[in-house]
Amino acid sequence: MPRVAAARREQYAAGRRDQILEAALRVFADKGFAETTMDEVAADAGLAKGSLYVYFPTKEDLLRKLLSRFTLLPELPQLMDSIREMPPRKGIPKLVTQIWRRFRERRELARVVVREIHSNAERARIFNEEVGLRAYRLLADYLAVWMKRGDLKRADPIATAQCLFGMLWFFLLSQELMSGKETHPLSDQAVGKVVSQMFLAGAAAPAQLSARKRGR
Amino acid sequence: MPRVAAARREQYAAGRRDQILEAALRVFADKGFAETTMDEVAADAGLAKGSLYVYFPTKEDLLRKLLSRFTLLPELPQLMDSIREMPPRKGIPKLVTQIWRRFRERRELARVVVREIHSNAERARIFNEEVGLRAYRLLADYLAVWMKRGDLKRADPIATAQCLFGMLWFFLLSQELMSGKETHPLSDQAVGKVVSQMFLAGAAAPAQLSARKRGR
Amino acid sequence: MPRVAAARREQYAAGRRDQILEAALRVFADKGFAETTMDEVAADAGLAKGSLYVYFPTKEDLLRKLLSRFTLLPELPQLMDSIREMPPRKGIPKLVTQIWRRFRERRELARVVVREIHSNAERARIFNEEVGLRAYRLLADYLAVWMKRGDLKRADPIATAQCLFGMLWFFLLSQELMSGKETHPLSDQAVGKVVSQMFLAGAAAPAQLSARKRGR
Amino acid sequence: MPRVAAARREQYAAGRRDQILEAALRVFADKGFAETTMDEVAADAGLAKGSLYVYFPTKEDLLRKLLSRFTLLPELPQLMDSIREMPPRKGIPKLVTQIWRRFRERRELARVVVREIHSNAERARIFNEEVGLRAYRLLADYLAVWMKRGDLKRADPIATAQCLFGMLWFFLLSQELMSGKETHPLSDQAVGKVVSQMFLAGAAAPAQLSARKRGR
DNA sequence: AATGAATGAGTTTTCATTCAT
DNA sequence: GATGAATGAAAACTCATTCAT
Repeated sequence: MPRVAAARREQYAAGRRDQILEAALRVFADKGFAETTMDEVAADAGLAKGSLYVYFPTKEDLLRKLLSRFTLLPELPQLMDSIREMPPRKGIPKLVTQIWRRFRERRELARVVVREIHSNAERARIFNEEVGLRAYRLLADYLAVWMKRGDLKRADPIATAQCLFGMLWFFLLSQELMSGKETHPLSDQAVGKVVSQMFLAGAAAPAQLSARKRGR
Repeated sequence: MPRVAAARREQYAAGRRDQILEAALRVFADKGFAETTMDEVAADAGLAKGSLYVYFPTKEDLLRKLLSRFTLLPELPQLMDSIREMPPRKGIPKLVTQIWRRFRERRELARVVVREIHSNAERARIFNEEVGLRAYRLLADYLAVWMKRGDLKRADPIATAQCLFGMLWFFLLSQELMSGKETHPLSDQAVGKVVSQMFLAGAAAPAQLSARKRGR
Repeated sequence: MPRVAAARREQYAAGRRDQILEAALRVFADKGFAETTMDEVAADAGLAKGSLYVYFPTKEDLLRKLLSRFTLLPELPQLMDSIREMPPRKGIPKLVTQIWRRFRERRELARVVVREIHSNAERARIFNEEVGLRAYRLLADYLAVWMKRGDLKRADPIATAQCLFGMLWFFLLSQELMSGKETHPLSDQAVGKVVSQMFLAGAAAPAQLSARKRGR
Repeated sequence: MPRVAAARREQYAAGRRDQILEAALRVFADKGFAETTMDEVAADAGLAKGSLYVYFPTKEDLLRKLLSRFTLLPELPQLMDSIREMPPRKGIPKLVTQIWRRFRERRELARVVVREIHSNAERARIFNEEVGLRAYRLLADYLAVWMKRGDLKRADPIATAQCLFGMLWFFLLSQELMSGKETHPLSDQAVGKVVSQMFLAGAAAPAQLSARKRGR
């Protein structure tokens, strides 16, 4: 077999896989995994039902691939790089704003994640390790640096990072996925501000505060 | 029909309902609602499948009753009463410790809630209004009081409350429901401390800080 | 649970199982296992498709149970007992006649057996051990006795038994299952006679022949 | 079109057809016709699935061609010729040995034949007439000659022939296709001997026996 | 009230066949 | 001719719900 043809074929197959995964994301987000039939996925993807099975051996496999392919924050590494040299007082608000924007854009995926991850212990474990832990570590590395430099209180950096993600995740759940917008709407600015303030003032070293005070 | 007999019968029926709901909670937490069969619920409850239908007309109804019967924080009102007169510096750590203990005790219910709430937009809305909003308001009332008294920064009290719940909820998810205990274990004290500190320092009015400083 | 009720229920279930197995035998014999749908089995049994799955977990299991439940010669042990004391010259013709009658009565089962046994190595092994070998041994025991007594030539009794079954099985295949009746019909008497003669004269000890001769 | 090119093309196509038929024989023998997919045939043949359909319009057609192309005993006519002039006492053991060798060599085909022939009444009829009956007649002709010459008992020559094929066929089934080799193994010599003896002594004219006796 | 056998609509999965390249 | 992606009809299997006992 000529290598070129094989490569082209693989490229084509990858496109198909994406097409199916995107359709699956839409319909799973809408109705939930168990409540969605393969017919519906196929219809949304514009393919015949049988074609799904050419690319994914089972429905469960389709979900698994979906959860591992679409990451909630694929650009987190770059984001962290871009604020690496900023002190938290400037970096955290920027980070919070960016993460919040991405979370909102991907609320459909978030809906699938929040639902499916907890229906199966194995799925939850994989997600925690492959997605969660990585994100915590990226942020924790940044925090650890600024803890050393004295801009942040010394504390468990992973746990501190989880506080930040926790607040943002919770606002995503309540505002975007649970009709919180109707009962207590918050603008993007408001979310960014409340989270940044809560995190920053909390993590800021008292030394700095007094320093500023003294500086008056 | 003698009233006594009717009352006894109702008591008996209530017992049966509980028996079934508890079984449902166990198996739904383990495998998820859609992946669990009524046979499994019946087996766990020690009843015949048909008996479930004597007490709950449909499987969906069983879930609904489950979600409304078992509340994640039924004792929140009393909890708030007990700290009403404590300033945040003392009240918040106590509150955090208590909520965290309840969350952990009810992680099975949490697993069901987190999953099922998002599989249906209507359910999510109802949950947000009947459970979420009530909890936020209870805490927000407390926060508003102490904002007025100058112990806390003035800010949206609902959003501020959501920050606290957000952190606790996220630690519940990651530590208890997603094998976070294996990848980055945190003791109950550690969770309580990191959340209280983050919240308190973040929400504390600068005035108080300076006041305390001045007072020295 | 009262033991009586459980026993009665088991009896009832056994009846259902038989009902389904008999239907399966009919339709499998007619169209072959792979070509038959569970709908057809259900229709023939007068039950709903789902009911089949109450009693047999898979289609393959239904076939397996069918092959091991319906034996081609369940009465072979009694048959062998009934001729135990007859010398082969009298016993073999009787045996041949009886086996042939049973074979013909059960040609539907034979058709299923002959088809399905060879489509799967595991099935074939099980059948050989559970059905074939047992039958060979029963006949071989009888033959071994009369070999010792000098009425039959000394030879491998199992192989000798297989010769007898081989001839009868082949006549069953060709006469009953392959329209041999149209191309070269043989009466039951003719089959019995040719097989008995072939077997007897072949297995008869030369000593006996000469003895008979001498006796003239 | 030049005749040469057409001939070359046909030769090429014939090669392809063989390639596919041989692959089909292997996989059908292994898993049975219905349980085998065209993908598996293609993979075994080293071709793409679509290519099979260039040469065989349907899967069923592939089976038909397979059954008619590969005969179990294509060399039976020559074999009969070679023993024509031998008396049964010499000819039958030679014939038995030769048939047994061929049967064993083609046990894969036998496995397919034995299974597929019985899954359809029409197929069974055709096979009986085109393969079975021809074989019986070839042997029966030989037997009839030696019956006339007094070396064999007078009897239905077709039925007598079927006895011989029956025994050999049955040993093929049990030894080669049903793991009989594990439960009661027989050497080629043993099979040849037991079948020849059974047939010969059984078919030998008593007159000859007494003649031989007398002759001593 | 309690049971569990029976049901059948609904779902996943398979795979022979087609056809554009 | 050769390919293999796409198809969709058909089949196995599931399970919430019903109902006679």
